[in-house]
Amino acid sequence: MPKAKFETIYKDLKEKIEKEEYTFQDLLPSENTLVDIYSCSRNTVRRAIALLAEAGYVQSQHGKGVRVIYQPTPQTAFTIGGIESFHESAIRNHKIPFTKVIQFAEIHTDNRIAQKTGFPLGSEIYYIQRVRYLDDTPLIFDINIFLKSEVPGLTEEICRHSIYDYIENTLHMHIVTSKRQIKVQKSTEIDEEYLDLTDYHVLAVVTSQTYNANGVQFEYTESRHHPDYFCFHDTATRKHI
Amino acid sequence: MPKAKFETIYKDLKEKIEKEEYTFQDLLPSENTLVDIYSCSRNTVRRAIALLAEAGYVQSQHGKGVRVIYQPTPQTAFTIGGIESFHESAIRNHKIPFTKVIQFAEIHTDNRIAQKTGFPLGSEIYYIQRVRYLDDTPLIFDINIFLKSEVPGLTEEICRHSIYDYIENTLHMHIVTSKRQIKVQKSTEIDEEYLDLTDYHVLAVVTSQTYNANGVQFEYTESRHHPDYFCFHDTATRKHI
DNA sequence: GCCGATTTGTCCGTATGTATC
DNA sequence: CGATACATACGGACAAATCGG
Repeated sequence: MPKAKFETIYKDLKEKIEKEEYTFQDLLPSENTLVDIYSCSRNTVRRAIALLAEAGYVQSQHGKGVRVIYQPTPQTAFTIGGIESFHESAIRNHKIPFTKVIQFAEIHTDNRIAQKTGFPLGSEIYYIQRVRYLDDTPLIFDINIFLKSEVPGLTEEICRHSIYDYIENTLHMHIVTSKRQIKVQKSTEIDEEYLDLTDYHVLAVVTSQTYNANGVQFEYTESRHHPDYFCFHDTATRKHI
Repeated sequence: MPKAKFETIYKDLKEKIEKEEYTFQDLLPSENTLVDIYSCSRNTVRRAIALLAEAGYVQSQHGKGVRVIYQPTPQTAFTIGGIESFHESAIRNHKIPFTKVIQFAEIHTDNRIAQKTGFPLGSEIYYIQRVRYLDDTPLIFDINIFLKSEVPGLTEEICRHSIYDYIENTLHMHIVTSKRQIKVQKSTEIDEEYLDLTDYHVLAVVTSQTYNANGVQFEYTESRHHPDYFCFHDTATRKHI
């Protein structure tokens, strides 16, 4: 729910672009015109435009205007991008998600896990393994490690549904920053057991470290994706600094 | 070269964080203190902080301060992220780049290419295939397609070095936005011929569509990465809109 | 639990610079 | 050249979160 004015304007313009009210290669109304439309200051309009640019919807051109560079994508594969839970992605892609919990353990970090996750040695953690299905096809083998001190009260039942939903709506913790890495790795026995990899023997592996609003890293996750259904997308802007 | 004040402040703070003058989990000086340090307005400080947050260096906390969440990474693999040319990445990773041009052709888009690239049917294009080496190891098979109208005068010689360098420093074109997609694909014969894939039969494929300052898509690129040396990283921030 | 100081978040109005047409 | 458009920067106001006394 946007309450800030600039978020409302962002959302409104974004919808207009998606509905092709402003279409590809059009110029948006000038900033001063938008000031009149939304009765706000130019700064506020500019914040909204900055968000649109970051999301790859528009591009500002000095002296000319703000050009729309959004083109509707042919919703095919299951795409990821941004910080999004599996459930959220599934809904956005119009698919039915299902989660099977393979392991749910409460343990302490040993040397290997501390190294890998960046959590202090000996921290209390939840160690979770899950298989994610979309329309009955196993897509992802997920390994989630949560700091128990930051995410208390996690249960196997919650893991069957959405952990992010629990974190945000029950614990009221704000997820802010996520650092991600994408690699290609050879499959392990456990990958082969749960994902139907056929003649592939590799996976796309997304590891992420997520920080909450207190700047504490509370999560380390390794998402091991079936190569056929892995599609990551993002929009980058060139910084001249 | 930063000339804008907020870019200078950004760069300065970034360097201080990288040199661990401000270290992980520290709070930066308050915005009002930074206003005094850099003798500028609070808005300007806040823009610099916004850039740092976007780059995953800091995270603001309402009522508390701005927390440093940067941790030095062990420069191991060849990492990509942001909009960066192969040459720039190589230098950042302290490696020696080498490029072999396999094909350099001036053709028109046919149906298949028009579909794939998003260029109009019949456009004049440069079609380029290159193999990228790092310290004598072939890492990437690159297919670049450039709109001739936007990138005139491209030669095989330029392709052996840096096309981006030519675009930005000779043509003075500004690269702004890039939309990327990462997938895993089975290798083709030509991949096997030029990359030493051993027992892998897949690659990490990064396709990107790049727009210049006029909002015109001038490039379509398919970078086919050897799985062992592929590492993509980024920092995402959760939007609550 | 309240209050006040500090800190970040949002928003406004204005001035000036610079690119495009 | 002037009009229009975006870019940068300043200063001020108030809101909201945090923390210490």
